[in-house]
Amino acid sequence: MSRSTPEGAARRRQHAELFAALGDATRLALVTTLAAGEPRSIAQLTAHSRVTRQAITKHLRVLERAGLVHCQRAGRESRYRFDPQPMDEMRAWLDRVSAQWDTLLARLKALVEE
Amino acid sequence: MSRSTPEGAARRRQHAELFAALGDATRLALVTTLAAGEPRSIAQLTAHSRVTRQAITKHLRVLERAGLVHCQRAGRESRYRFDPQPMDEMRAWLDRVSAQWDTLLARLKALVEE
DNA sequence: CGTAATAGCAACCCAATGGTTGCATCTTTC
DNA sequence: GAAAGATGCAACCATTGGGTTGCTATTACG
Repeated sequence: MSRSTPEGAARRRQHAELFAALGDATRLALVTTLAAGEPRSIAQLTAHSRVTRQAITKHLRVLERAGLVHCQRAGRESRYRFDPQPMDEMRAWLDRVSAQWDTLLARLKALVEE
Repeated sequence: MSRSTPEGAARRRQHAELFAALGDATRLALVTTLAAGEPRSIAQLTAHSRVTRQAITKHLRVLERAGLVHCQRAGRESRYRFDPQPMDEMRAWLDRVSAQWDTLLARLKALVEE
């Protein structure tokens, strides 16, 4: 029953950082943009936004630390591309927790109908 | 190309709030606990944590505003129970974005092999 | 070569957040 | 009815976070 082992806590922190990376409207927009198109430079990503280039840069750094995007310098511009793997991890987590919930409901229902 | 309509922005803010709710290790632990067991009181949830009851209370309020848990007063205690629906929404969002990414890759591959 | 474009760095600001402590309120139970 | 249990509320604190401005460095291009 949620014996919080140290490793478990570390994993949880990792997952939390992942979710937190998507916990901002601007970053969410960046991710959708990058997932829907080819790699884009910071200037390009800033063009469609209402905030400063610096703000976008900070957000991209957060996304990069979470592994959701990767940066590659190309000439005078930094191209950011999407990486789907962390989102797969998130989905796996959501699935695990939902499954827990479902089995719990099933057990309770069985108890009632017994 | 990410024509950010006002409604789209509103939806994005909603989603961001959802993800942000899971963007904290303590809240993540609370959600897993509640999804794995029956409704629990604040005192019970605090018992297995290293932070104060007040901190847990605040976290539960955040989770409630995101719709991830619901509270019901029972006598002198407040019982919180898990609600799986918002997590389904998150999964749907992740699926949509991943699908976008996959179709993009497919299109690019087709272009190369053309 | 000079100029414009792209980006990085640093300092700063303000609001939100996670956390605490202290006290009041309402149930339960003896 | 009084004491113990479980919460709620409010104030407060330190840190983080989103955002900006100003300045510098590198790259592309006429």
